Amino acid sequence: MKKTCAHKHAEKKQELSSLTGRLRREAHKITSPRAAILEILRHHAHPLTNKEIFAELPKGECDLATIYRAMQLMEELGMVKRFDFGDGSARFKLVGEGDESHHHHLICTRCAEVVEIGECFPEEIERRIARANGFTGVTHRLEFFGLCPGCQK
Amino acid sequence: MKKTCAHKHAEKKQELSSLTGRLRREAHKITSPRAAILEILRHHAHPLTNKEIFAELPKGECDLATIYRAMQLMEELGMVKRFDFGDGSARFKLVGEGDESHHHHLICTRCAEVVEIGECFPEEIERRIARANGFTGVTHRLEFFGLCPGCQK
DNA sequence: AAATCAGTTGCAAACGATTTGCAATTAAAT
DNA sequence: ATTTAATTGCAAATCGTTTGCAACTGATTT
Repeated sequence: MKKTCAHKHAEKKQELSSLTGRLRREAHKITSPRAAILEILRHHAHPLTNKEIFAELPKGECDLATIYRAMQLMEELGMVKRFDFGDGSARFKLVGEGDESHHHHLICTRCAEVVEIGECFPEEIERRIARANGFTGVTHRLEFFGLCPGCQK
Repeated sequence: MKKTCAHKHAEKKQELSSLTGRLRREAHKITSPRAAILEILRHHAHPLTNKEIFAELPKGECDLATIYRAMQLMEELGMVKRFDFGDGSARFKLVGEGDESHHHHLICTRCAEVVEIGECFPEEIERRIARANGFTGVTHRLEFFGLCPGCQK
């Protein structure tokens, strides 16, 4: 199931200190559960579900509910980005300090492998659509689904 | 909340007979709950949640579970298309007999108004992405979100 | 029109993801 | 070391959706 797709990413793992700093900055505590969660997120390039995070955490390190609360908080602080692959559970990925990169994913419908798609097309079209319909603050959600090389029989 | 956005649709409401025919064709019964559900879908151009359908149904006409089952069946038969606007509940819309049109939506994040976007861009790009990553049977999900004219304060 | 049978339904219980109330803990400031 | 607001674990509660099952009903047959 789990597969590490070859990425040309610069793999710039964020310093833990930079992460905890962001929490501290907002008058939030750096608790052991949070540190553990950040440690896991730091080591994954692709979005993880709360359950997956929970599974990687040492035995009784932290409650599932705590993870849900942590992800919610960190999402508000802009530390993680939430993804919806349409399979019923949210996934989260760390967001770099200045890294506001907007990109999409190619997800294998069988093994759930995730490939990041660098580009983001709609950009210009999005503006046109917004204007044409009088909408403001328009954003979009775009994900691709298919069978990865390994899952094709 | 509910808003009827001016559409230039040809409003080709499908004949009930054509719909029930599709069910019958597959050895399925035209029950009163199903007829009622189809009647409601026939009158809505935009995807509805099962709860919304349930709400429009006369008092005790049909159980919520029955609607879930009906939508699941009709989705398999290709009679309805399922949409995921990311708000936690699925939405369904009737699909015309030959109508395989693939399109997207612009959804107001405040009042949930839905505007259909005729075009579908990624088409070509999708092929490129699939090839570039060795994926097959690639499809995509694209929805736009923003504030509709009426909800902008 | 009555009999027949597979497809359906209502209802309640089951589910999986996510949230929340609350008393007990704990990180961080004093 | 003290104080206090933030946080946690745990269990119960929500929500959308699914499912088991006995009773029911179209559609077909006789």
